[in-house]
Amino acid sequence: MNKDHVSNIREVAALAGVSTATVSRALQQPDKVRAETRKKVFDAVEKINFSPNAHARSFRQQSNQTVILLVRDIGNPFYLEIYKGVEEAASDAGYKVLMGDARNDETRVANYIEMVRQKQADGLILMTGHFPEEQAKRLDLLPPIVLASETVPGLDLPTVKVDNKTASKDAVRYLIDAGHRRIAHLAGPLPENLAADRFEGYRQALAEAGIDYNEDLVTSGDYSIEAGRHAVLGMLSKKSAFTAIFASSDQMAIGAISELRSHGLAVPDDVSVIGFDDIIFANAIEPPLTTVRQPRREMGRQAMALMVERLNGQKTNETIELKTELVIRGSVAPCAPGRSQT
Amino acid sequence: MNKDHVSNIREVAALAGVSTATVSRALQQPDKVRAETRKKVFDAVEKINFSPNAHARSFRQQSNQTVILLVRDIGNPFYLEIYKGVEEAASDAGYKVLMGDARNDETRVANYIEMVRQKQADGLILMTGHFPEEQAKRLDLLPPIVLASETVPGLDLPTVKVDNKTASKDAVRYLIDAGHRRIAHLAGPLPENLAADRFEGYRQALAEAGIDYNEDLVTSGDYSIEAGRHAVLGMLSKKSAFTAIFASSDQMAIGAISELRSHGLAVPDDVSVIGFDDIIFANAIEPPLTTVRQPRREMGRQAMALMVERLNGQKTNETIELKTELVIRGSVAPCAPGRSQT
DNA sequence: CTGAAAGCGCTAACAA
DNA sequence: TTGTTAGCGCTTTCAG
Repeated sequence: MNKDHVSNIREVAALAGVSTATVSRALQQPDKVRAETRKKVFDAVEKINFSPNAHARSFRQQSNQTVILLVRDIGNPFYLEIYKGVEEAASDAGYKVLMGDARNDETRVANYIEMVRQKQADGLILMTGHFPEEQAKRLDLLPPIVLASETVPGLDLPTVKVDNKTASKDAVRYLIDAGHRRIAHLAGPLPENLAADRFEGYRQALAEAGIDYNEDLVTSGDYSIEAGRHAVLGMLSKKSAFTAIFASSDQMAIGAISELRSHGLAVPDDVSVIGFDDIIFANAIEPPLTTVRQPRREMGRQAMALMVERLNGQKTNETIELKTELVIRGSVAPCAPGRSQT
Repeated sequence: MNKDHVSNIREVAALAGVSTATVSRALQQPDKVRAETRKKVFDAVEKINFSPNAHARSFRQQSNQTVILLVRDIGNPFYLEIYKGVEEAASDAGYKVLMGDARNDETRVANYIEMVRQKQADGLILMTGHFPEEQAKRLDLLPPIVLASETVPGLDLPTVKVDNKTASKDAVRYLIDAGHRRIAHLAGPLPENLAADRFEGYRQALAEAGIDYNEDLVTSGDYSIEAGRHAVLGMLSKKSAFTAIFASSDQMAIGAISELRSHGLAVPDDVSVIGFDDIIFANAIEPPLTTVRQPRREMGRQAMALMVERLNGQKTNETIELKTELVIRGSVAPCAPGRSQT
């Protein structure tokens, strides 16, 4: 046997003394073949170490049973649990999952869309806040797309998300109830929908409590640790006074805490902090982070479930809204009335 | 135009008044076609919104320009930077990267190998400590495989790694130099090579300092935060005395610190801790973690570089060894001689 | 239950 | 420079 030689279905057929059609059937729908014949085929397969060529298969079926999970930034552990959920549901439905990294870069998103357009994958689960406008116009030419966590203006697609505005409002109200009035917000990349919703929740909570909105206390960032650091540094150097921070990602919260600390400010004694997501590190740091938990595994599972519906030809444009939960840990302390330190 | 209709190369050819071969050429090697012809083709492509069918293409070429990065546990942020490095190099070489999660599960590894065997991907970058024995015997039937970070006994393949034994020895010696004698080790999943090398470094450092090895101070885990917690809990409940911990992953170190803290033990005042990897959180927690930095981005890039060589038919079995660096931060404190607390 | 044969869309010889 | 043509390996009718 030639070293570079790869066996194909014809060799199996020849060896088993049957037709290629029978080999194919024996492999794909074993019950459609007589037991005896099946055995002959399996023996031949075994003997020459045959495994069907996936390219040919995909080509023939015009499907490779693969779905792409495109995330904003693969460096954010937030997505890992999502991936696991997607992968579980996908695996159950006979699909594989490929994870792509948009790196906060619109042209990279466009590249992935193009991949999907060329049918490199059967579907796309999108977790970026972007979608190239040009391609958005011809959605009908694209394979199924499902949105998870994020939404895109003007893109009417099946979606799994949480009620960001309410979650955010509840978190800020918790801070207010603890006596805080000067509450900073580390927002996501405005004006994206996701960031805007959380920002809106923040503003509403303030408004309802009769607290004036102060734009110096809001910084937009890309959800990374670095963005959290940078936001705090900015506020500190502008001497903006605040006693609490509501961050729209745990990573930003963690970056913020780290930066505060390096300026001699303690959490929660000097500044209280609330994050968003409840990534695994949130509960492992000091102080354990009070944060808005998103049901990420479930979000992934549901997104893939919607995808499977789409893949099976159903055309619902359902939006599933999952519950969040404010997880109280140790990063928020009461604020004495009248206190005002940076 | 039918809604479900997908255009193909023949329609483009017809519209442009050329042959399908010319269309293919115009798209793949534009300079092999006269400018005028090219324009006709592009116009036609534009008009019917044609994009070549990737399945057909892969089938014809028996390649889909995709490489799988199979990791032990996608939940560990360690792999994210690796992915980025791989992705960069892959992108330069015209490849895409798919990330798979072995979930510490050998049968899942086997499934991925089977995918690769069926040529779902052109190559596999393996970051698990496992390789199914059966499939290891027929390596010649598999597409190119490159090992990164981890090695597998009996698998002689191109590899990118660090010198784990030395790195580990240096870290432990740093602890010894700080006065520690009762040093615990949170090992990886023994007896895997990676875990064993780091364990061996730990033992050697102890031996050279004349410190007796105490097996109660060694716990094997899967590199996760949970494993770190669990290891500390185990030692504490067995009343094993130790003043320092050398963990073989930052996640385990972070889990350990968290668990220590919940038992009223402070880091580094009561227990010093060193991690391994230098994930992004290592520098964001309190205290900032002293750890062995692995050049992860570079590791990913080099792994993909080796992969490209393989893909291009070169058959080197090179092992590249990258440098680590002990990053001194705040999680190690001197240990007074004679002190002995848990 | 099995075989013959067509053909998925594209690319690469080869010929012109 | 362009066209003709022959498949790549598999699945799936359709006959038998």
